[in-house]
Amino acid sequence: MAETALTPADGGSARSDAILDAAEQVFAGSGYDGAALREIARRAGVAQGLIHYHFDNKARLFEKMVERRSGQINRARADMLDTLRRRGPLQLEEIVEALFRPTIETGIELAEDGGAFARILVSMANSSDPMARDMTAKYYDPIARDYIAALHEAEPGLNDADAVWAYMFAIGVGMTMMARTGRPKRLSDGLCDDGDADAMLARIVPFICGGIRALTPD
Amino acid sequence: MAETALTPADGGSARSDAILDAAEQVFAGSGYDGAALREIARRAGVAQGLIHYHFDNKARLFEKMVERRSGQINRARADMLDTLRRRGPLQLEEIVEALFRPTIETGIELAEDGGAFARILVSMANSSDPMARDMTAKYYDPIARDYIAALHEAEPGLNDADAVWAYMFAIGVGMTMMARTGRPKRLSDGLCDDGDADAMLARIVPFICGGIRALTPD
DNA sequence: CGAAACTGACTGGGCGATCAGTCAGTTTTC
DNA sequence: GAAAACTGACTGATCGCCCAGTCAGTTTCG
Repeated sequence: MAETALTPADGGSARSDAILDAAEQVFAGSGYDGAALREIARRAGVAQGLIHYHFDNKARLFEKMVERRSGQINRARADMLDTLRRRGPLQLEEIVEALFRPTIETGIELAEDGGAFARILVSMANSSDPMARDMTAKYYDPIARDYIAALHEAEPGLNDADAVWAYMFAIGVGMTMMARTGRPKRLSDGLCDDGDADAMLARIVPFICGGIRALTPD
Repeated sequence: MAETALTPADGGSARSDAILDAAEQVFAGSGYDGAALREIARRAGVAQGLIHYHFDNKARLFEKMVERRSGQINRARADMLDTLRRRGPLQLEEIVEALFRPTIETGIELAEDGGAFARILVSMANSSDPMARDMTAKYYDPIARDYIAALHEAEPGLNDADAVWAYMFAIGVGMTMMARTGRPKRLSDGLCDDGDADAMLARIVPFICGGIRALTPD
C-alpha cells in the first residue's frame, strides 16, 4: 500500500494505528499535559471525535500507545535474554546490551520517528506522578525483575539490594542516550553526538558494567 | 518574625519569595504545563495578579525560580571543587560526591520540601524542549564544564569525548536519586529506599567511579 | 438493511493574562 | 507641619482562548 491518506475502507485498526503513531509524536514533543488531542487528530488526518470513539479519553489513548510499543520492546528484551541464557552462562556486557538495544531499535522502521517513544519513556521513568508510576509498574516492572535476576546470575557476588540499585543506575545511564537533548554535543564542542545510538551504546555498556563490578565485592 | 501570613508591609521581596517557594512545589508536582498559576497563588497566599506583577508571565516565573536555586546549588558546587583542588590532587570519588551533595542538600532547610527542586531539575535535564534546553545551557552548562575538567585532572587517561560522556552518564545516574519515583522500593520489595539520599549516594559514588575507570585505558 | 466507523459543530470549564481600582507609605509643595 | 502629589504593592473581577469531551447526524461496509 502506498503512502496515501487512510480511509475507513482500510478498516478501523489502520486508522487506530495512525492515531497511535501521531500520539507518539505529539506526546513526545509536548509532554502529556502539553499535548492537544486536536493536534494528534490533525497529524493522523482524522476528526478529533474519532480519537474518543476509539480510545475514550486522553489518558486511555496514552496508555494504549505505551502498551503497544512497550509490548514490542519488552517481548524483544525477553527474547534476547532467553537466547543469551540458552547460549551459556550470562555475561554482564551481553545483558546490558540486551537491556537497551530493543528500545533504541523499535520505531526506527518508521520514517523520521526520531526516537519519539524513547523520549516518552524517559519522561515516564523520571516522573513521580501517579499515572506515570502506575504505567511504569504495569508495563516495565515485570521485565525489570527479569533483568535484575539476570544481573544476579552474571554477578553472583552482588547482593539483592545492590542488584536493584545496579538496575536503576543502568536505566538512569540509558536515559542519557534516549533523551536526545543535544547536551553532549554542546558540552564537547561537537565531539559527542547523542543522536548516534550505536556510538553511545559502545560507551554506555562498559560504563555500566564497570559500575556494577565496582558494587560487587570480590 | 513568627510564621504569620505575609502582608504588603513586609516588602515586595518577602512575598516574591513566597511565590517562588510555592512555584517550586507546584511545578515539581505537576510539571510546567500541568501547573496552574492559580494554584501557585493560592499556596503562596496571594492574589493571582501579583504573580504577573512580579514575574510578568509563567515562563519568566519558572526561570526566576530555577535561577534562584541553581545559583545556590552551583555556588556550593564550585566552592567544593575549589576546596578539593586546594587540598591536593583531585580524587574521582571526591569529585562525584561534590557533584551531587549540594543538589540533594539545598532546600532541605525548608520544612517538608521533599526535594521539589531536584525533581524539577530531573525533568529539565531529560527534556528536549527548547525552554528546558536553553535553561540547562544557561544555568548548568558552565558548572558542567568545570566538573568535566575536574574529571580530566583526576583521570588523565580519559580522552576529551569520554570525559563528557562520563559526566553525562554520572548525571544520568544521579537522576535516579533525585527523581524519587519509589520504584527501587517496589522492585526490591522494600529493601531499597530512594528517599534516603545518603544511602543512595553511598552506592552511586562507587558505581560512577567504577564506570569512569572502565572508560579509562590503563 | 443494520452495524460499525466516522464527522464536525458544539459545550462547559480551566487556563494565562489583563486591568481598573485600592491602599499604605513616601516625597513634594507651600 | 499639614495638605497634595506621587509611588509601588497588591487585589479581584473579567476577558478571550484553548482544552477535553459530547453528540446528533452522515458515510461506509458486510
